[in-house]
Amino acid sequence: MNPPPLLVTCGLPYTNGPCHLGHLRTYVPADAYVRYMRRAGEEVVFVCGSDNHGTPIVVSAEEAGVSPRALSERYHTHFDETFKRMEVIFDRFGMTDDPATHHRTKEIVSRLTKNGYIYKQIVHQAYCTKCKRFLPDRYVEGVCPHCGTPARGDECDQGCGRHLEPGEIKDPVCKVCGTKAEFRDQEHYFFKLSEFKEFLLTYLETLRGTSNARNYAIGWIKDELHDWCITRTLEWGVKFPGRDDLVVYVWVDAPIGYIAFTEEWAKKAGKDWKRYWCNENRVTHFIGGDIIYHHSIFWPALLQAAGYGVPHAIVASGMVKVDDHKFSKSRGYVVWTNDDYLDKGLPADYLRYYLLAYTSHTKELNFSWKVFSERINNEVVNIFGNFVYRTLFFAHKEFNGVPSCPVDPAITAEIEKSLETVDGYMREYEFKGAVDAIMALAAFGNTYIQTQGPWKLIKTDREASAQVVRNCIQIAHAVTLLIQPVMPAKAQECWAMLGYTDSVADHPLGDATRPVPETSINAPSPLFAKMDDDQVKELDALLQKRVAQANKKMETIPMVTFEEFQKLDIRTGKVLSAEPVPKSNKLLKLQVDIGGEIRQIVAGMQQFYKPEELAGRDVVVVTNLAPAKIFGVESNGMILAAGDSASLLVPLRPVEPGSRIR
RNA sequence: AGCGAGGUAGGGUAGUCAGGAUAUCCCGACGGGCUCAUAACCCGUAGAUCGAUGGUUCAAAUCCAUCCCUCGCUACCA
Repeated sequence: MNPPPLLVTCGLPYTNGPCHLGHLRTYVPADAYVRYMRRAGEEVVFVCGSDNHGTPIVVSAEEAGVSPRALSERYHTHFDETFKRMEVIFDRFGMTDDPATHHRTKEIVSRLTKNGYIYKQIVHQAYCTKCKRFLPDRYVEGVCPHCGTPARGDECDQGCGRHLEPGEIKDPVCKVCGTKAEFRDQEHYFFKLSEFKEFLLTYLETLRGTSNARNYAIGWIKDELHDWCITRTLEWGVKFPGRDDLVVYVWVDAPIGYIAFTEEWAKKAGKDWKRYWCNENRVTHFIGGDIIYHHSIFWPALLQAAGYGVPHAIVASGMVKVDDHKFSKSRGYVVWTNDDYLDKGLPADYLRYYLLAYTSHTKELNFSWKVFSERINNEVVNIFGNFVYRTLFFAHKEFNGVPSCPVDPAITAEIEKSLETVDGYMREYEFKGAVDAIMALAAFGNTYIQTQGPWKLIKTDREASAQVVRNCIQIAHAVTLLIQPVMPAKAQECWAMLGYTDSVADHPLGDATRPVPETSINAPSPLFAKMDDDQVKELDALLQKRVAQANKKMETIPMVTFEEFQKLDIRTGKVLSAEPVPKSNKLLKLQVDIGGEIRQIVAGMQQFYKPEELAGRDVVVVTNLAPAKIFGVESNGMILAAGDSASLLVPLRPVEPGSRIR
């Protein structure tokens, strides 16, 4: 029996911002993989779509003054067009807000309910009376119920790292307006994820793809697995079946989008989508390393619970850094696909090559214009481009085409060896290894033509010279076929220069060893343009300018009104005692007299002051700062200090503790 | 804090599971040769306390222990 067909998906871009280099780190390798597997004879379907739901989109849409749907459509079109410009070609690029995803999500959730994996529970959910809405996930901040450190709505991000279910967080505050939120009882639905521990452990052992996806998930599951609340109180999203007031959590309908997009494609193509998703399958998810949890834990459990087939492979890419800085839109360390790259007239193929050849797929990629241009010029232009050009130039000049003689078996063997090497790497998702092997074949060609010197041979032995040229053309032909998944447009150009009139994409990789027909060859033109230093400087300057502007913007703190300033109660205080907070290396616990009242305040100044030198000092304290638990210790105020070394602000002349600062 | 992934010349890597002698290869830098070509290729040079410390061993990048740093989970996110 034939293996099931390959279905490849990419993590869904979220429709609240434009496409950047980080996205491409996942999409370009996925596209190259799909192109390669197709040419290796596999039946492959490649689907993706935009992720439209969730609170961040609602908030962004409000800010932009449009509906969430309109905002989603705007970015959806943007991604669709940008991917096409980058030659990332999906069979279907859908939207999770389209009917197919709504329909499939409801069907799956109903199945989960029917199969007994969903239960109802009342949760106390944070509600902002000012914004008049429930505050999901990242829109609420407060204190972790487990360890007492400040935490976000869905996760104790600074403390114990535990996932928090809605309603668990203590002392919630609305992140949008800063108002103290109140808890309101709300009925929610939970998915029994905890029941899938054993299943997942067995499943993950056989999961294919990159090891980071597997190891990360296994480590997580061995620890503990909580049930997941899969509903949110929101208008925008897929309605939970039978409840008009609840939508499903975006991480439910987003991956279900993969199925829905397959359905949409299948309907149009007259195929059966069930072949791809039910029973044995070869679903391969290309994702960014930041969403491994959802894809290798939550998603397989959900599919299993609903009676679908589970994913065959998860390929998780490493993150992107820019100029050795963490990727950050707000700090300016970002490369926008359109504005910074394509609109500057740079070929998509260069960036595709760079992304695939830079480093192993799972490792961090550090982008810089300098390295980018270096690698393009030295590898793509000088090694590959030059080899093809010098070969065809000479063939045209001296033989007016492909010389008529058989290809040397040693050359065919060398090509076969490359085919095998590349194939091994591609099937292990080692794209760098594959690209290196292709370039090694081009380098072999250069060495071969150099050592044989057909330009010398032709003076004494025309036949021998013809043989060398014949062999070189065969190598160029093989390299072109192999590089096509990486650089589709350039490969096609090169293909035409070799005298072909059809599409290189229609040729199986095995054709690499098939002799090139003895056609005439036109005068070749250089395939690639080098990136010159001025251009590189200009591109780099643009990036540096953006970083500088972002820094400036971050330094600019908005004005406050006098009334807002008046809200702060700043007083002098006298430190009565100080002691280190256990287990912390920076924190001191202080007892401060602020005039008739002793306050406990935690301050991060252990590395600057010894506890005994603080006792008895006059200090300046913000007394009406909201209380917080830091390392499990309650802190009721803030000691004011200046600069990185925490130089304490002190009254110049003696004052009574509790004197108001104005 | 925890859990994952990492740390090998300026950049990128191989080697680590199965310990073995001058630590691999590619790019870059420098010098020379050659020249059909947008130049490649050849020869040579410099550049690495293999994250740190301790241990096991005749022998450690590799095994063990402890620690440090970076990244992810953890605004903005693939």
